[in-house]
Amino acid sequence: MESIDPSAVNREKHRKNEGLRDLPGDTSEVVLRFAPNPNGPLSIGHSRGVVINSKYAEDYEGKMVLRFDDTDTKVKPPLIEAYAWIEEEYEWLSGRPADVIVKASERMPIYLKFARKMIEKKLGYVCRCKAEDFRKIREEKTNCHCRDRSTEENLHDWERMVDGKIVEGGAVVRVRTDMTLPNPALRDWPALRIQHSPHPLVGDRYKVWPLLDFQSAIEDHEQGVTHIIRGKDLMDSTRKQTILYDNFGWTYPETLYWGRVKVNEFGGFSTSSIRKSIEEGKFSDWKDPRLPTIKALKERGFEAQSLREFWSDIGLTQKDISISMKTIESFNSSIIDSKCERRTFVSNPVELDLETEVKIGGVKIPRHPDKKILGNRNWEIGKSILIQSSDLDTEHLRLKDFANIEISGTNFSIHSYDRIDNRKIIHWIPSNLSKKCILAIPIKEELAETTGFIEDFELRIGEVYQFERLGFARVESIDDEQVRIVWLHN
RNA sequence: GCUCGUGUGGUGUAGUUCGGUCCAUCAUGACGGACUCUCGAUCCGUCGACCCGGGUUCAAAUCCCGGCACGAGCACCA
Repeated sequence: MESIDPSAVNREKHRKNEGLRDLPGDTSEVVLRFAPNPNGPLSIGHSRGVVINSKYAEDYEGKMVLRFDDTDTKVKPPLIEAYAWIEEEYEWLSGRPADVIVKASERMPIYLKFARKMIEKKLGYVCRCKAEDFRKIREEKTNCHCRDRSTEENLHDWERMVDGKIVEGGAVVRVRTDMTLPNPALRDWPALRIQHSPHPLVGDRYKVWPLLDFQSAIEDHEQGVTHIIRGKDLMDSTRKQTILYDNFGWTYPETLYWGRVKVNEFGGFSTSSIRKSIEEGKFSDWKDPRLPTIKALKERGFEAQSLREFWSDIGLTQKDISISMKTIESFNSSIIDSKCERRTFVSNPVELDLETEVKIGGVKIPRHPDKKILGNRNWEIGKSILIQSSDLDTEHLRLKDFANIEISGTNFSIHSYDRIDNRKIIHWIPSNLSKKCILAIPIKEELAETTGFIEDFELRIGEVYQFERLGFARVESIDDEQVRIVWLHN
């Protein structure tokens, strides 16, 4: 300790801080949560929430709650399969399952109990105003007449709401705040509303459902959540919920925010809009490589680790950001490069015949150029080969890992095996080792297809290969006729 | 309109709490080079930023005031 280099201390400020910044407040027993709406599987945007929260939980040896916010049966109704999908995707992204998994729809008795308590204590009231009428009242900072009714009248209406005797839109429970509050969002905000449509998990048992701000607030308290990390669009939620916590005498968790994220390559996708597009047949399913879903990224060959590194690198800032898949791809490349065997794909092929009668044996080409994967691909060369027509701009070429050749017309002859000059090196495949192949490239909402031939050497479905001079792609299917591969990235 | 938040290279990000050590960090990108029998990997180099205007100070990305820009909330969605 005595020999600290002063210049190193001075330079401390210059170095970029690694990892996430410290969590505020008491961090002795951290409980965090990730709370998606199960109206579809997770998308790339959700992965930030999973990664950041689970990383904090790991750093502080805390707990993670995976909570399904499924209290809307109408506008964004739950998708029954999504619960299991999200559990899997959560585990894939964070590398471990959540410590606690809770579905809001299973916890309805708790929410309804607190709602009743709130009315009994005059902390909330049943409001029979129409939504548009209340909007005006909120703007004018006046009180609606529902506000002053007796507790008995309120409880009576509450029972009728719960029993399904009031139609949807006929009443709402509000948290009593102060109608003169400067922030209009906080003025007597709605906590529960009536929805008569059945819930896929609990059926039509409940007629009154809590809204996010109420449900989330109660559940965070029930679970002992210490830190909430949410989008900054939910800043007013924090303020609303703090009022509720004060009313109940609870202490609100520490709250951190992130800004909006836009992924350049994907337009304005929302879970609901994707769901609609799939139903319309615009996409095959949630795994369609053109979609920004975790399922699609996984299917295409992205590693969870690349998302973890990417989001950790971005960290937690309130800035609205535009990110590019290129950055995620570069993280992914560096992770998978050493794990992927090389193969050859020749697009727009031209077949060349060997002129001379030379007897050629097999050629051994490494599975990985840096020997990260040992072994060779053994090629038996027949009398013809395939090269890319775009490489045919000169007669003097070198077939990579094999020989210098001279081309005339559709014939070629071997000039030398050793590399004796600097002629262009191209990739190629012997015709007898080639198989028809379709390369599908997701570009925005299109799926461009290139036809060519693939090196038919120990190909495995689901495996990602690096195609020489091209980039990474994953084998989607293989049959007697052809192979289909899906483009990943450079 | 009201309320809240954010402004550092093309894109992200560090530094802003407690002004100097910042002619501003790192990654990604673009460009160039070396090496390699891939347009991959590796290595080297170059490019490029503190929203604007005042103020305080010996000294401001950092503090103060005033603008401007962008985003979000004000849903019986989450």
